[in-house]
Amino acid sequence: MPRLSFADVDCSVAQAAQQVGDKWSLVILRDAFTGISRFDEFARHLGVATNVLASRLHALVEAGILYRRPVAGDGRAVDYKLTPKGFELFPLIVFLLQWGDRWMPKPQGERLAVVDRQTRRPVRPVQVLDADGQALSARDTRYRPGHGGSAVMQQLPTVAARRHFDAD
Amino acid sequence: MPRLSFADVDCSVAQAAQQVGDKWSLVILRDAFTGISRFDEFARHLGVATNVLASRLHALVEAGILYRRPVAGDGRAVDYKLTPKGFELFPLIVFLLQWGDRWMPKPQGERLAVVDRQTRRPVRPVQVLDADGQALSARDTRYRPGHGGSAVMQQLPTVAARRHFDAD
DNA sequence: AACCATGACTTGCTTCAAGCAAGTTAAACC
DNA sequence: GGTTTAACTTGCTTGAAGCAAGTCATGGTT
Repeated sequence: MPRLSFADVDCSVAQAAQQVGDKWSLVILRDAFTGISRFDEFARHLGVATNVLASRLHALVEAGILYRRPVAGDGRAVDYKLTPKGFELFPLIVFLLQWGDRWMPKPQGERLAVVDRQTRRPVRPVQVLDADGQALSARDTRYRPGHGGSAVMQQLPTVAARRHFDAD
Repeated sequence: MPRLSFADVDCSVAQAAQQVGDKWSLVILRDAFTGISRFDEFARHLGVATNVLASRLHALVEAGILYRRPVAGDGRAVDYKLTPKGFELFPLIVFLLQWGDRWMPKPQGERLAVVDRQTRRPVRPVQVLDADGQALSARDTRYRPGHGGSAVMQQLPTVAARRHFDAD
């Protein structure tokens, strides 16, 4: 639970960071994508304190990323599963996995690969693509206010004007 | 600075989350991608306390995501710029921007779009693609230990075995 | 040369969240 | 009906986030 809330800040990145930008939420989501859905499973697998886990799960439910549902047939058990909003965080988790493998490799090499369920072939690196499907780096893009872009975001320097990436 | 370190945990997602998985780091990176590189610029634009900013910048430099370089010609000024490792976080920032826009839209609509610098066309949504370039959802994939995958990760339930996404 | 301004921080203090251990409650199992 | 299991909560301690103010070297101005 962060002190200063970004909730009213008019920037999508900040708002997204507010909801998923913390260590525990990210690993909870990782586990959710591997099929873990029960309080105890999360607790054991993550080694997180149960009060912290409870507060994180509540926050994720509040944010509409997970939903909480009692398990039919067992009055005690509760499932925490991904909503559509949470489900669409898949690229985020895959990206972190790939980036972590690439830049913080362990001696034994790649630890876990995401593969196509049918073909068993690894997925491509998660990238930013242009309208034609060509990969773009940060150098190849600029930011532009959308329709109704706010004053706050328009204060951002435009990338093209500063050419900061080429200026090293 | 998190209490419990994930640094020795054998999971790329956890290790990546350790380095970029917090609110301030993410918005610092967002600003870095828009060309901001100076301590004061970050401080003013983010509204972050300077001691917190200093500790975050140091952590990002420690992690090899930013590098710190005195500005030639001004003995006071220092630039914090993206290293190659940090530069490759671009898809992460773009994804958060898109996901935030999609799931937490503001009345005035899309706030900031990432466009191809040449064509001015918006980039595609960041997705997970298979080897042929087809988009995959979490349902279409499974995780497989890479060469030398560790015991820890092999404890994860396999997605295929549990069919948790279809079991709702 | 003296003065103020700027840039990049650090220090001290307060508040709140993370983390640990233990306890609670209700349902299930035996 | 006693034990186990599942999902938490409570109390307490430690540490990080946040605010305000101060430091210190450089650079620009008169």
